[in-house]
Amino acid sequence: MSDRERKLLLYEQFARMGKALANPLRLELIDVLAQGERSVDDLATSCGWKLSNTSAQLKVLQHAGLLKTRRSGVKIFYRLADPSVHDFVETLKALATETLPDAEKAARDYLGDVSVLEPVGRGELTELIARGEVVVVDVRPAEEYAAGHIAGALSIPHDQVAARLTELPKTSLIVAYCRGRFCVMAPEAVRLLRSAGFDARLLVDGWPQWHAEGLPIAS
Amino acid sequence: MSDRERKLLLYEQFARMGKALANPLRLELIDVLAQGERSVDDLATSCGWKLSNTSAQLKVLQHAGLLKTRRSGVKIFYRLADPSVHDFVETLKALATETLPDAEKAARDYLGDVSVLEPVGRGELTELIARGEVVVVDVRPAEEYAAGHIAGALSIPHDQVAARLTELPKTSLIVAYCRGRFCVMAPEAVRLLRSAGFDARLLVDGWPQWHAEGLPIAS
DNA sequence: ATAATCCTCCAAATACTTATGGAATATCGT
DNA sequence: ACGATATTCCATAAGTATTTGGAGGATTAT
Repeated sequence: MSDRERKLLLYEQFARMGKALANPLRLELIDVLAQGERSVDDLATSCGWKLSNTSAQLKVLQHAGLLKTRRSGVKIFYRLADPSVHDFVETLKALATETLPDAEKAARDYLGDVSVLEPVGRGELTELIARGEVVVVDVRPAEEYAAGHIAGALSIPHDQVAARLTELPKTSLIVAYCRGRFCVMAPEAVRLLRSAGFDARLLVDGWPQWHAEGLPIAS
Repeated sequence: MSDRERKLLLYEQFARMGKALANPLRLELIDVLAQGERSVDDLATSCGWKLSNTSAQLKVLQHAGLLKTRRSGVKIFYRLADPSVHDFVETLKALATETLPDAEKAARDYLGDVSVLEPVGRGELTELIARGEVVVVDVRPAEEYAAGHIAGALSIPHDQVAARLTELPKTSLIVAYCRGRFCVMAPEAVRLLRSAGFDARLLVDGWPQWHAEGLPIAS
């Protein structure tokens, strides 16, 4: 085999990794799996896609080395092969919003203006927690909270925030978090809380980054 | 428009970035452009692809926001929109070789065992240059050397190394570099020099990383 | 064994991507 | 304006990806 053929083979392998990331469902699956392992129909339901398609796309990601599986009885749980997979996809999303005006616009249309929600850094939140000056709210679905969350956080899934306002204090700062920078759950929750008269702010990024930095967690 | 539709639109934009990286020619073009700007048929010749296809793939990268162009007379020069594009593609290639056994094998088949070539770090090379204890050789094509190279490096394109051995000292250490971690030019040159009795080593990574770190350069 | 549950595989329809040669377009120097 | 050079656009053919419904496999509980 010639050098030129070997070079093409290598670049075809690199392109396989690009192909794995070239589909919206697959990127969404990675985002959900960054919250913790999930079974196939759980993922299909959570993302709103047909089971057979979800299974097929999970296989694509698995064959690209990005996911691993574990069988437990009749269910198969998929998880990220490594935390670096999530980091890489975050970089992809950040690069897309920086270089593609259409992506930047789609992010703005979906998330709204996040800067007015006064995002709190992870260091700042750690201090606020230490001083007992904050109530932290995890607005992700209950399964994701159960799989792991910020130590001391309260679970109020985003679709229940409006109905459970009485559980939250009007006198203290509330910080809400969700899946990450491109997740709409916490921004929506903060807006709702603010319009109901609470002092609410957003956590910068979400659970995966908090977890990756080795900050205090619970499950 | 519903939240769900907006979410899909956003993830479709993210997937566009993945699609841009889902083709071997496009990844190779990014590697070459990381060495400096190039015209279209220069790129087509250098990568060994048809002009019309090269032009089409450059357009795909441009529409993904990864490349910019500059017209100079009758020629159009493409360049990376930002150095972060190269960093990102390096991360993609590293992730592929770490997670995909086929990619790891393809890299080994193409590059051989690089660790026996005693790769020199950038800090170490800077010191060796300061002490005048090294001859640095740039084995990339002449155009890439002309567009920018490590300060003081000699240009000996990889296909001329065998014919120009007399220009190199047997008494001093020689360090060769090329396009980067997955480029075969410098490893091949170092092997050739070693088998001819020279004391040769490889530079870790290549020109783009040296340049990105703000180390001494010339052009 | 049998049924229930969960997941994967398969076939088929549709849509998209890649690569090619050749025609069209843009710029420059005369 | 004209020819030379460099690039893009277009039509087309072949290949690949996406999505679906339903059949087929594993595993568990009865």
